[in-house]
Amino acid sequence: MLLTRLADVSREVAATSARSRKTALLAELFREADADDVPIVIPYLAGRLPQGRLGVGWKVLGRPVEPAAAPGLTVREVDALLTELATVAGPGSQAERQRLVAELMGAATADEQRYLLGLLTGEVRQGALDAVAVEGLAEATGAPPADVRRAVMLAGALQPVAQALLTEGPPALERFRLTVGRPVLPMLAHSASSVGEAVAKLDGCAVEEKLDGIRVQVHRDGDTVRVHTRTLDDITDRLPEVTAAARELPGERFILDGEVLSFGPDGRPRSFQDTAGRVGSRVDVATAAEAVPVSPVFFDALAVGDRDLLDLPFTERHAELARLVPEPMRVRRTLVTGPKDTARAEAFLAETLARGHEGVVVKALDAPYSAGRRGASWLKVKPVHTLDLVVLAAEWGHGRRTGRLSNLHLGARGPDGAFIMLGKTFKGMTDAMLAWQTGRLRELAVEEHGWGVTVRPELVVEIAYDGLQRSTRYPAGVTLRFARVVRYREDKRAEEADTVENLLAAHPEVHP
DNA sequence: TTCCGACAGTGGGGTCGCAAT
DNA sequence: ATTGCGACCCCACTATCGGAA
Repeated sequence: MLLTRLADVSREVAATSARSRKTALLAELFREADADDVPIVIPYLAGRLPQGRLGVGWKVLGRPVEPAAAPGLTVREVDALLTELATVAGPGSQAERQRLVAELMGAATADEQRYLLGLLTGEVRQGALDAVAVEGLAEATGAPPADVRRAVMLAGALQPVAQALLTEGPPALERFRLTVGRPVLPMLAHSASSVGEAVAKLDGCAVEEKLDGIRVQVHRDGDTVRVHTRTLDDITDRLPEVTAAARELPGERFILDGEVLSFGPDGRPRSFQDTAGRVGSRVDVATAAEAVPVSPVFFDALAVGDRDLLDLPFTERHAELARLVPEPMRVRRTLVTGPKDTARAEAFLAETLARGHEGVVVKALDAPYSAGRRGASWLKVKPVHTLDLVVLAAEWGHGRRTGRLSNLHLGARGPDGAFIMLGKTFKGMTDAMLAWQTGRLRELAVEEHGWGVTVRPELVVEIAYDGLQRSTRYPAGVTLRFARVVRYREDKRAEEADTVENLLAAHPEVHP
């Protein structure tokens, strides 16, 4: 199959807003693909590369290459070149990557170059990724969409399911069952603004600690233990403590879901930054483990022995978990029967925060494990802080925000009245706010740059954030975690904005 | 007809590892 | 030794479509 065909379809998919039409376009192409092209075409149309990330970013891709006059590249040729690109390493590799990218781009037409650029940067912007590809696959093969979706969750990836379906038809879906040793996409949680709201929605729930670490799925089959992240990367080798802990448990075969984090000598959790740094260390794991030891804390069981627990209610899965995993290696929890029990749930949240944790997750007791979904039956509740900050600059947006000033640079008042930048945010704005702030910030602009504008520090904006963290990037030595816009405060003057001093006082546990 | 669940998009900061300087 | 880049952790929020109620 020719690359130009994919580029055309991608453009058409991007041009239509109807999801049903996107699905139909993908389905049509899936039907056309040869068996040999399927392993390439499927991920491409879902906006990803079969090789994963290739170590090329904007630095390499930014250099313009004269496009070919006529399309001729096949998807298999592209794939072969990208496979080569993925294996380049060692001294001189950057130049070699540059050369390979130039070779590829030089063989592509302008349209194909645009499409390749999207694939290589992971920004195809066609309004269709895995979920729409799954629908398209179902439509192309006549398999029930729900069955295809489930198979993808259990396989942890679209590609093997697509391959089996397109070559063997719907009966092939039978093969994709929960298997110890093969990671499945984890269930995710929605947010709720308060424990009361969460408890009212679920009616009969467990309230569990939300630990601020790295999500892990641990598979044990006899002596073999594998540890996977939320995106199913294998991090077993970085976490010897987790392997050891899994081997200690009184079960030969299981799949557990949990969080890995580090506790300090005082028994309190270390900051997310410390835990993440440890988990990210690959080279000298022994030294890293000595400085920052980690522990797994589990909250769900997906399989025990030969039993697949996914469709059981949480109550029953938890009973299995409790049989297998002793108390300190399980998250703390309390049971709540309904809205009248809210006070107890709130008390549990307060205790959890006092112990230094992030918040709680409220989980419906009757809900199955919805692998790969952001199920409505798990609701996380975290305390939210707010500040009134001053907009110092704004950056031009991309994609659907092109032409709008989007990413705001935020400052607090310093001791001498000057404004000190604390970070940026692009989150929380409606389209109306984007339009309004673009006009208002242009009025306040003192300097235009390629990336955006710097403005007179006059506009006050209320910002919500989850906490402070250390920063080497910003002058106060701290930055806001997950900052988002709540509303503009035109009733406030910049001189009334919050100060760095007050911010630091509000988070005494963070040392800049 | 209205409501709501699921998706895609828009990027944020930190940290690590690697290659280049 | 230091710097720049890319990958991959953590993540919030809005707009939109289309099926459910």
